[in-house]
Amino acid sequence: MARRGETIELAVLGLLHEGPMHGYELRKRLNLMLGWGRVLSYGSLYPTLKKMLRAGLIEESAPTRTPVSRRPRITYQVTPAGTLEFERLMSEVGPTAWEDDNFDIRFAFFSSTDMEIRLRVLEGRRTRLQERLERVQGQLSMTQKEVDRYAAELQRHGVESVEREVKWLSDLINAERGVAHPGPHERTTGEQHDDLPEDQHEDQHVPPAASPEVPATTARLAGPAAGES
Amino acid sequence: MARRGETIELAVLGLLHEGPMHGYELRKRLNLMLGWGRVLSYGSLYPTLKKMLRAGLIEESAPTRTPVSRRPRITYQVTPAGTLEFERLMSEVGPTAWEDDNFDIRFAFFSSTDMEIRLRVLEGRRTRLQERLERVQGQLSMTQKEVDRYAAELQRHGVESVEREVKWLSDLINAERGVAHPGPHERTTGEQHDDLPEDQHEDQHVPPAASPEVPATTARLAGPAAGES
DNA sequence: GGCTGCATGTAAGTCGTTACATGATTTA
DNA sequence: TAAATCATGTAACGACTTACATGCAGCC
Repeated sequence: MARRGETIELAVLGLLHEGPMHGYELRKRLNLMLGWGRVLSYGSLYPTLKKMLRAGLIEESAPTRTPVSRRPRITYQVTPAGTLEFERLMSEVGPTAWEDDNFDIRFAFFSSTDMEIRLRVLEGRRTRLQERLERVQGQLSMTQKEVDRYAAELQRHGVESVEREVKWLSDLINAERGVAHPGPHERTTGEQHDDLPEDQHEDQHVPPAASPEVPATTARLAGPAAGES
Repeated sequence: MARRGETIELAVLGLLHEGPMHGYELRKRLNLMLGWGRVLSYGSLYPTLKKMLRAGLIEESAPTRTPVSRRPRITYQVTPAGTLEFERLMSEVGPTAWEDDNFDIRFAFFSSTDMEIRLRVLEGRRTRLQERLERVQGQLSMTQKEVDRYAAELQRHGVESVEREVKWLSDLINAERGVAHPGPHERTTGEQHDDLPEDQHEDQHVPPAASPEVPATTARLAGPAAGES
């Protein structure tokens, strides 16, 4: 149960919550969303859509009357059952949630869960990465002798990347907790001050600007936990 | 031809060039080598070994007389044909060489090729990553409106990671070219000066120390292109 | 009148993992 | 003597990808 492959399902459900979409568009959005490496193929997406249709998680919506009648395309939307399933998947806090392949898509839809879940997933992933680091560094110190220059450089770069990822997660965790920064200033919550008078037309998503001492990620995602539906 | 799956084959051939090994050990070394995410399973390794044995790329070596007779374990070593195949694979400069899954293992054995190949692979990979960046950033600027905070942060982090990777590759390319640094000093090749009188017992691998202005990667891998067999 | 982009699908194949099965050897 | 680690394998399955097949629509 729930090994992988629910990844696509989750992604589809999440994307369809932003409005009805057809397969082709879904694929484009998906590739953009987690396009780092993998590019989802039609041979993978369409069967999944069929499966989800049969399972009653999604349904065909009225044949979207775009101005001119384009080629008949099948537009899908989520059913109540689909919404339920989405929420169930997003509430998972076990290892599946922070596995390499699952984490990204989960994170992308983080706005749909509450802070508690988010924290657990973020911390779970961080712990996982730290375990990896320790394991590799442990073995590294043992065999450190006869390593090739390039192999060593690859190793070093790998460690550095994971360390950076851990840092990123830590910043996110702090941001979730509302910890602006651990500095002396004691800024508990983000009150927006009106320098940087950027456009504030409809900013559901744009977090309030923060002072420059605050770590970048915190500055971007902090604020009074807005974003819940 | 040569899609993937030659990845394991290449890795095995490369590792066995450091001396005979049995499956179990091979797996450990492999997991350590490219253990960032994937952990190679036995169900994958052993059949590959059998296949390579049948293909004549490797052969069982004399049952390694370790002091006490352990459980009978099959130790493999490369055949001349295997060496040839290894060299052929390492000489590939096409896309297969810089694909996500292949690049790492290729890089780990870079010492076995000459600079020309290394440069082509490094540049190929860099170009590939830059294409990805451009594509994503292009699409990003188009749809930049209605993006969720978390989705946006994921995007940002992804871009940053890839940019960092590109930087890493650029440093490596410069190091290959013998470019110490683009500064005013005009240090063409690395002559080692005798401050830092560390142990120099058998340093096939340890590059000479360089001045602190030199980018880290360059400092680590530069030097008079030693390492070829 | 052909090419490119939109749009949907299917069949076959690849690559690898999980889970299972087995057994020796060292260590607590 | 039980557990962990070493060591080798196989069968079944999973999750994709590739390659193929089809067809409309707009542009040059």
